[in-house]
Amino acid sequence: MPAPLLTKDEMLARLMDLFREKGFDGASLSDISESTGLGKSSLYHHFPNGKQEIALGVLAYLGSQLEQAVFEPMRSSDTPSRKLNRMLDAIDGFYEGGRKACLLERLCASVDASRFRRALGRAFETWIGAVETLGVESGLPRAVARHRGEDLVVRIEGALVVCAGTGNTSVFARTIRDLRESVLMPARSSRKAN
Amino acid sequence: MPAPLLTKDEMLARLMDLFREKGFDGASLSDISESTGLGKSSLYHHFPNGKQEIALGVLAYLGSQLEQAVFEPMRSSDTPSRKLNRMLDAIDGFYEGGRKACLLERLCASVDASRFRRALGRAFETWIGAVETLGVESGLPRAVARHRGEDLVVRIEGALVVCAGTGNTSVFARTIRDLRESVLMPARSSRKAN
DNA sequence: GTCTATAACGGGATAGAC
DNA sequence: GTCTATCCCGTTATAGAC
Repeated sequence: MPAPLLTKDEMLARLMDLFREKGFDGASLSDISESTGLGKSSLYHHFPNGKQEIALGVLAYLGSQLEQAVFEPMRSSDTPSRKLNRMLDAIDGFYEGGRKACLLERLCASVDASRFRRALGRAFETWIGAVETLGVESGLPRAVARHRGEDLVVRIEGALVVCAGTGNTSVFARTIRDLRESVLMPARSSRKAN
Repeated sequence: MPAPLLTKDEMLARLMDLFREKGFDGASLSDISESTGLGKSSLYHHFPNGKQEIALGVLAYLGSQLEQAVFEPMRSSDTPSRKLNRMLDAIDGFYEGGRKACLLERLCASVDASRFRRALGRAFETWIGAVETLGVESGLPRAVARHRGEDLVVRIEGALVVCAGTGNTSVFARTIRDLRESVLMPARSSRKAN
């Protein structure tokens, strides 16, 4: 077995870039072939179920990357506030300040996202759950922490959409800045918990 | 000129539904033909530049619909707070509580959104601007009002993405509820204006 | 204005040699 | 495991009759 030109992880990294840039439907097998340097038949050797399996592989790769770059650091003994800032730094870097799209969002928007629904649901849930845990650690009631997690993901995804639509990345930058202050802010005591 | 089966507006309304459901790439000319009841050649009679022109037509139609359903009411003499609530009611209805997608977002995610960039930028700007005006009316500094407008759009778009990805519309409902309270909230006096 | 028919192309996927 | 060659299908778009 001679050393392949690209390791599996290198392949998946390139494919993730491709899908983030062009989306699932927009990335043709020819694009995939070109970006990996593999012929179409070789692709079907690695991914017998074709394009869909490739996307699922990329999604799993994203999961493993996030695990080590984002979720694992969340389990350190650092303060919640510092960990939140580290997560937001990682997010800012991953999306390059709003210039690169979210793989999850691109797959949500594919022709039939139903094929990815299960994996997408799990990915969003993991992300939201990580923030929720952080909130609970910092003393928020679980229900409030949960909402803060949903809100963080909502605002990141929304900022990416707006930046893509307007070409103005300042919205993303400001959203990140706001989140640094608002996510772990103490819950309001008055009114219904929120 | 006998009465056509569908008026232009009825056609565009159906096409908007189609694009919102399937996206630009996912909606084939066959889909378009079926949803309008027109043969492909007839479509090219109405839209000589094909699918792209159809999408631009739908985008313009969306603009006119929003103008009368959302932006025009914003110019009434009602209180800003009531007008905000009316806008959010309209948004909630338009997206059916998070179950239907945003046309703008679907077009942003199309294979090359560059063809729609100009129209999309204008659409987002109009929406943000309407909220900004509302904020100024209610006494917020313009810069803050601007940010509130961006934030409203960001959170709506993000909530739609998360709902589509998780199948859980409660996130959308809660986002709407939060926005009712937060968009026109007085600016914090301490720190840099925000 | 709308139709039927078809062109021209690119898509995903496969066969089989090496 | 990778390649070349090919298949089949759906796509956008057009031609020309009515």
